[in-house]
Amino acid sequence: MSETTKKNVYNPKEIEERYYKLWEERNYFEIEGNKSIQKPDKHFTIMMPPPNVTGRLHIGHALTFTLQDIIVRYKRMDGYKTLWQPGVDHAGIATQNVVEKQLLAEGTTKEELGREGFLERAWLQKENSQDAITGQLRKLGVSPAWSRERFTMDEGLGNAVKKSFKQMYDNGFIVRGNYMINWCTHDGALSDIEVEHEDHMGKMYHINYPLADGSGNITVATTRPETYFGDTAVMVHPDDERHNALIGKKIKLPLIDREVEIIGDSHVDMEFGTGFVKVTPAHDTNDYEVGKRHDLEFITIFDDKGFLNEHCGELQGLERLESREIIVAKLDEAGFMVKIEDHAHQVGHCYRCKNIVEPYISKQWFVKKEFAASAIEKVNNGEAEFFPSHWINSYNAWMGELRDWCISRQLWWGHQIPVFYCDDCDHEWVEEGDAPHVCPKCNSEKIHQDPDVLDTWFSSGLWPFSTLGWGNDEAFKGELWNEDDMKNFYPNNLLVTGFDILFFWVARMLMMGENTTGELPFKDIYLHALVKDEHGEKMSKSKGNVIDPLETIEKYSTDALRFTLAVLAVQGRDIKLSEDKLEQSRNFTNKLFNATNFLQLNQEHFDDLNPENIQTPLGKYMLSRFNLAVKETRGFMDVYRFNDAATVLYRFLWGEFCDWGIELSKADKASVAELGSIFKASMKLLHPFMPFITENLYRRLSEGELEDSESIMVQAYPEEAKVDEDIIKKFDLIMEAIVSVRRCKTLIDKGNQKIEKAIVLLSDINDKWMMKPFIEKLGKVENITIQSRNKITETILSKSFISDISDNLETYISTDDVDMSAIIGKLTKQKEKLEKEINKLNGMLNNERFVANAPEQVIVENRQALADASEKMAKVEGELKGFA
RNA sequence: GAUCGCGUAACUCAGUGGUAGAGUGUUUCCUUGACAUGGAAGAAGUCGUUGGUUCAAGUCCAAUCGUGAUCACCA
Repeated sequence: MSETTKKNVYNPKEIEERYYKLWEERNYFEIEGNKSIQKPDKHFTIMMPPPNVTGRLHIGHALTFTLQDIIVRYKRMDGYKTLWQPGVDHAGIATQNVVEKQLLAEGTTKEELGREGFLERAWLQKENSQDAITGQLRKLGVSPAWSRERFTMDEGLGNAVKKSFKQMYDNGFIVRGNYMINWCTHDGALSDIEVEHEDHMGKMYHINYPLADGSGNITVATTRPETYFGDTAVMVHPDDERHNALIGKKIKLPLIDREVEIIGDSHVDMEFGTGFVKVTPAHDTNDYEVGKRHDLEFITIFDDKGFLNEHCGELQGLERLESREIIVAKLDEAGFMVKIEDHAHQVGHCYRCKNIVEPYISKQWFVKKEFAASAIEKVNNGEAEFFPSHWINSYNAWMGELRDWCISRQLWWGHQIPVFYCDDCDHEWVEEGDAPHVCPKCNSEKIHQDPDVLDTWFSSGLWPFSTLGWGNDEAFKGELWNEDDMKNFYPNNLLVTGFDILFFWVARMLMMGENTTGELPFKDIYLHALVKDEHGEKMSKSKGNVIDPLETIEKYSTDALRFTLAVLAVQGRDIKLSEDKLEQSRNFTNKLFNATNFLQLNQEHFDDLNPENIQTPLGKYMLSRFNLAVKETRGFMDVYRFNDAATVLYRFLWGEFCDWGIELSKADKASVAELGSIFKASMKLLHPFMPFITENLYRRLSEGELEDSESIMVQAYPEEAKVDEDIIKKFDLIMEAIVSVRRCKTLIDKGNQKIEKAIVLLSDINDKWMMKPFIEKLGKVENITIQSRNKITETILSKSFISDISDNLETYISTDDVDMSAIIGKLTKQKEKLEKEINKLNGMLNNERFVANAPEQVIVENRQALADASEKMAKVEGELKGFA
């Protein structure tokens, strides 16, 4: 039989698309989607981290959106007016790079298209990518309020950016100035965290600088010889007795003969290198500080594209990275190169294009680090809480060492900085409304806007409230947001995202939210780990270990993928995703599917759960187990322990409901109707994790199709209810008896067969008439005798019985009626075989010549084999003795 | 260098001071009327190491070893 035509196998494909479409059409995802079960004044807000409009979803997105959807569906079913805000991010550098590559492939460039033409292409990319991404999100079964979908560059959010920029500018938190910044010759200015430092095996070049008075040479060591054109000093440690006498003297830079002074500065590490350090204030962060301290000249030696300039003599016009070899060769030729050693160090790369980043002096816009102060304080006062809690350490460490945040970017794609300059009177002002035509100070029409755009994270930082209408003016009001959104949905309740963007995004939202609205933007911050492959390796295209969420859905179903991600989402631990785990979840869906099949063998439809209608002992038992599962699931959900909640559901549904509930119901048909109701309620409990199959099975067990009934997703989430400890105790005993009987039967090789009689001894036999049929049915015994412990012992001892003794009871099976000869025969045969084996091995190992000549490994193996055989022998003999 | 994780069964991992747990794998058995993507019964653990706190430690504290991540660095 082929895969697809197999009987009794759950087929998710036909329902997923159909259900999703219905849910969305009925507006279930919207803030009033659960209106019929909404409780007064209960709101729940969570912002979707907007995916970049650069491409497709990866497995990390699947994780983060699955976890968010689980919480959102839970809260929605629990009666909260729920807003899960969707949207996408314009992702300045990343998107611009994608579009540039497209243009390159078409044989053109952004310069040829011009700014406006280029932006048209970028908008096209945005449209295509947004369609792809939201389509993929729908396949994941997630339930954000699609009608409110935003884009970080839509008109309303653009207004919010201008408004908050002005606010920050007016408050002195945004300034413009010449700073030493991180410069990518491809992407322009970067903030500190957009630079990735990577280990690099480079060289340490020792270069002679001749003293200007001709009295000799000093030797400096550098990893970047090409920067010597920008040297404006050489420094030594003032306490360095080897060299400090030279302070105040001058040296002549090789080849270009420019003279610079030897200065003393305690920044120098006397232990390292030669003790002489070349100082290049315009191209090194430390040297920049030294330069300021000593009032040195700042010589910039290459332009913003990285080409050497007039300060570099005959090397002018070369690209900075290409120039190194040439300079080294020339210095060597002229006799200035002393030696070149291998040297491991760290080199900064652009996080988007991997280009080597340069420290570079440039005039840019900055957010002052003081902007973070109140957000640091409030988070530490407990006004926001991290899950797992240890992330507050990283937050504090980073926020505490914050430097001014460079927010201007030399890009075209993004929010253009709302600052205008007057070409006539040099007036500079921020415009939060429409673009002005004249200078407000001198009325000149010769004005221009700053050509740069803002760092993407500036607008993302406003996301928790700009999407609620803050600063939007009238744009999309009543359409994408409502008047009272800020009141109802701000601060947000929860943020879920990967720990890798704690600094990029979370920290920025906290400081921008705090300063802009006076409140932290959210209460709980759940940071999940990254999805790795089954060996714990990071996924990457080059390694070929990427797991594609859509392929996975195709193979295992959306529910299986979601459940797998949830069950692996342990706080603070990487998620190692593997086919094995996905298979396990798929098997789980199949188990649920077949449980439904079983229930429907008995009756077609079942009532929704009403505890008062649960009357049979088994029904009451399963209800109590269900109530326990409700309590645990809710408890774990409330502290974002997705793995624990998922495990509880798995254990309850498979280990308790199917393995025991269904099996026991075969001995009590009257309980099946009750189990059906409990199963339907369990589908509600599981729904946030596996939305599709739960809807499907719930539907099958109820009257009517989804097309003409209310979805499971807007029904009340099961509430905690009383657990009947007494009935649990009774069934624990029943199950213990069944296991004991089965164990006993295994001893006589009748594990799977029905036997005539067995005796179970208990201390309390009050409920024996209730217990009897269950034990008989599941233990496969025609007639179970349940007796009080003290009475029967003597009778049993007088006959031949085998026994099993467990914590609370004893089971006896007579061997009189059983043909023991077969078992004894089997065991005897086994015994003989083992005897032969042991004799053979003993013979070999006692043979001196064997021990002396055989390879060590063979001897070890034989010894082990002997030990194993002896152990088995002891067991077999023990069993035979029992039958004697 | 600083900070933060992690170390528990063969593997992947839960474990919230109170008798060591799950899934997978493994051994034996079972096509038993929901399910072989299944069922039954088992075997399997010096909880990294050493100290300490406690009536009680896998759990709390200290040290140490191994391992990973993040941040910061020396030209």
